[in-house]
Amino acid sequence: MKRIAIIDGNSLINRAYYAMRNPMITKSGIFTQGIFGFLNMMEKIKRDYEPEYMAIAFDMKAPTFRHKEYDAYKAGRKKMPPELAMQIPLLKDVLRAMKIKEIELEGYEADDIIGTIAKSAEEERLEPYIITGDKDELQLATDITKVIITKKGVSDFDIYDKEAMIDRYGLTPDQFIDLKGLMGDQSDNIPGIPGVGEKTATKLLLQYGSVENIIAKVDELTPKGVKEKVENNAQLAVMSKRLATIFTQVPIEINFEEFLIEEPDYDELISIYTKLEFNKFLKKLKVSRGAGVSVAAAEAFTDEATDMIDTSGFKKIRIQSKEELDKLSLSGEIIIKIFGDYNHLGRPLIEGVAMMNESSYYYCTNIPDVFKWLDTKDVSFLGHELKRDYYMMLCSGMNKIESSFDTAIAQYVLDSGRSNYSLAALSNEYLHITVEDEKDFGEAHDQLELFADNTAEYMEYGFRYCSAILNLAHQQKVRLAEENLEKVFYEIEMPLVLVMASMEREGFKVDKEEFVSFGERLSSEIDSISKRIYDLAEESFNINSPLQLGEILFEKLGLPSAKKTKRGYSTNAEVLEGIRDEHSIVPLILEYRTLSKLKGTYIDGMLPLISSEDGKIHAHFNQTVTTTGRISCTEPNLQNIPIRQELGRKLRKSFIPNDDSCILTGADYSQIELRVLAHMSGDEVLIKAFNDGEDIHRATASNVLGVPEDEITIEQRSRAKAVNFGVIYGMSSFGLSSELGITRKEADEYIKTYFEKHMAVREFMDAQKEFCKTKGFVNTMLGRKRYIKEINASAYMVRQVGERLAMNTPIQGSAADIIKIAMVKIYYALKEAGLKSMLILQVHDELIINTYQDEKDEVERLLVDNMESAYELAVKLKADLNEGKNWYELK
DNA sequence: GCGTTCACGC
DNA sequence: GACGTACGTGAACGCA
Repeated sequence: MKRIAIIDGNSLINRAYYAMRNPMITKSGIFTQGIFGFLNMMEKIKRDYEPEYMAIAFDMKAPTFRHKEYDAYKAGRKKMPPELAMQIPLLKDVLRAMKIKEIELEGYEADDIIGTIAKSAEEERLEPYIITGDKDELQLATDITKVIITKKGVSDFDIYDKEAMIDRYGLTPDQFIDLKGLMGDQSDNIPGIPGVGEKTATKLLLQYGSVENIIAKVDELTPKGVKEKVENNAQLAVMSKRLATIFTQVPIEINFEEFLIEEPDYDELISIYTKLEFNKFLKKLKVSRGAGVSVAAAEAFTDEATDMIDTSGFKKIRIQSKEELDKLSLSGEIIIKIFGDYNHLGRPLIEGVAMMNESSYYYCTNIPDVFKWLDTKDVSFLGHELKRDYYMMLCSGMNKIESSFDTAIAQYVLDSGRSNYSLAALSNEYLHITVEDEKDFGEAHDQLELFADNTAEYMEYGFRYCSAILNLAHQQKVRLAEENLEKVFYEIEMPLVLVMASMEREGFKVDKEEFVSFGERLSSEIDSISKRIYDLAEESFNINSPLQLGEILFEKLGLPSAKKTKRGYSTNAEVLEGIRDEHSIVPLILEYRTLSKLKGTYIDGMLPLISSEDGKIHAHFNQTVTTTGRISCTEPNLQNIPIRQELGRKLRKSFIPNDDSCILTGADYSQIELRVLAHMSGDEVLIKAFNDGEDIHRATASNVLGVPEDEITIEQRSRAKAVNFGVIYGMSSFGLSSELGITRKEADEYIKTYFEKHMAVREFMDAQKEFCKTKGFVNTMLGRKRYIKEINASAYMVRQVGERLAMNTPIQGSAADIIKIAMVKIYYALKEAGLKSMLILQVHDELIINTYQDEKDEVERLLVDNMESAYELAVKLKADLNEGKNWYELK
């Protein structure tokens, strides 16, 4: 018997949507997980049941005959979330490309259509398989028709025919309708008999067979309560049954020829899958290429294939000696991959260097030679995560490093929102090929064969790695141009890669003894505070556990609790400050928190990161982490060393210059984000205040309050400062009121006046939001892009977040652009001037240079000048200079 | 291993 | 009336 799969489209996409745990959203903001899950389910049905025919029925928005009969039908049903609703037209596009017939008819629900088709199919001697998530459709099961109900997840199904129904429920499919007539259905708002649930209904049906018979024999019914209920609501039961009955005579013309499964329109399907970023399905399409792809589609694949650079004819050469190297002539752009351990505690160990150009591939194992040789060549590097390669080159004494293209950085510029920039992921997405992650490859080959020679494997892997980079870069170059990202990429990010590597290589010297002794002082202080806390609590407990601490404070000691978290009482600093005077244990807890943070994160966390080789910390600087364009720093994070509190700030005394011949020079931008705001918004008041060299917070206070500047109080200035911060972050009155400890009304008033005095700022913010809403992204001054999918979310909260991001990102991101430009200029200025002083740290608006005393004047001038001239704004960019024998003194 | 809570920076 | 300042990193806990 030939099979026909009849799918309940709405029901299945609904199930699929909720079954997928994580939302899937394309870069352009299309929600796709419903479609994705649906297609997976459909694939599974095709695989498991091999139907020859397929039809998909959809509900229509219009009311059905059931609504006409019963006004409240399906009233109160939860609406489909808009993120899902907007996927249905896209799903239909996919189905059309697959040439799968979809059916819908005004006035009827999908299950009526399904019932009608199933019945007609049986008459045509086909075997219907109904696929749905809706148990109501079980009534359609017969000896021939199977009903498949999706369970949890996307791949788990239950299958029922008539017999299976009786086994499982003790009721025939027809009686299933009666069941609903009696017990009703909450989700469809079908009443049933009030007070009769599944248990009673089943019992009655087993005894009497049908609603009609139950009503006819109402006098026999026991117990009395049930009898009364049925008596009083007989009509309701009959109507409910009628509502629950699927109508199998829908006036549609059925031509089973149209339901035959055929070859899809591959071109169309490829284009839709690409748009939806369904790489998994794209790959599958490619696999099925041999199995009868249309001519046009075959051409599409050929196009893609020619898009890939054919590396099959490449010469692969292994280089082991200096003589072999000297015979090579290499110039221009070369692809490079250095296999090494990227060690930041000592000298990195390097396994081999893979290089590729237009025609050849080389793998070198004579390590010191190859770097010396490379340093003399006129080449620029194309690679993936070049910072790693550069770090190892710098450690190997190379001096002349020129960048051409980094595929990880390129992807970051194309989409700063993603979290995975591995070559494995990108090759998968762009090239539909698999390239092992370096880490996985290393683990497989280094650990298993610790003493074996695995050069051949590395050489082959290097070839695959370089080929992938070549092909990837080829495609990314086009996209960078299309999306106007070339300036940010080629002028800012690419030159910066070497600067980042250099800062890592240089490192920041620390006074380890001083560090350790500071740690010891903290330890003894922590011990004594702990004891006092335990005394006051009259028991010892884990102070580090918010759970245990909450119990002690708010239950045992009965202190007033302010806020709750998911697990229990909130014990954060804000809450504790609020009850500081309620009990002497509270200030001790706060003190304990401060000290143990310093000890744990900064002392103990940092000690193992000090290199025994040079006594320096070589932190990792990351160029592809933040969504706004900022740099981030790890292992350790030198961008969050304490400064605001004196005790923590003392840590900075342990960060020192390389040696006695050096000092530290630092400079930080003064109010760079507000200056950027002044420039981008063109707000004359802000611009004037900056150009007149005024104290910006005082000026804001004076302006907003209408009070002369010299009469502004400290309180008024600090409020204005908070407002200025708020503006940058996309302020809300709630945020401001809690920041300042004023009421929401007062905060509202303040914001209102602020925007009245700075109308250009308001217009700028509105323009950012509007732009983002239509385009899906915002830009920085230099054209950096950030996609913000939240901007059009249906949930208020999410959308609010989106709007704040749209307001903040252009400001924060432009400031990030500017300091990056400055870093590149400074790096090359130092180099060209032949100075030994080097950039060693960036903290968002601040740069630090390890400065040789005899270069001091030149470095200071060069640092400040390049920072201030990095980019021309409507206001002056101001950088404040500092110097000292340690980081603490840079203030 | 992973999410939560906390705390540090700009 | 909700929700309630951007961007990060890291430690410890406690559940699995």
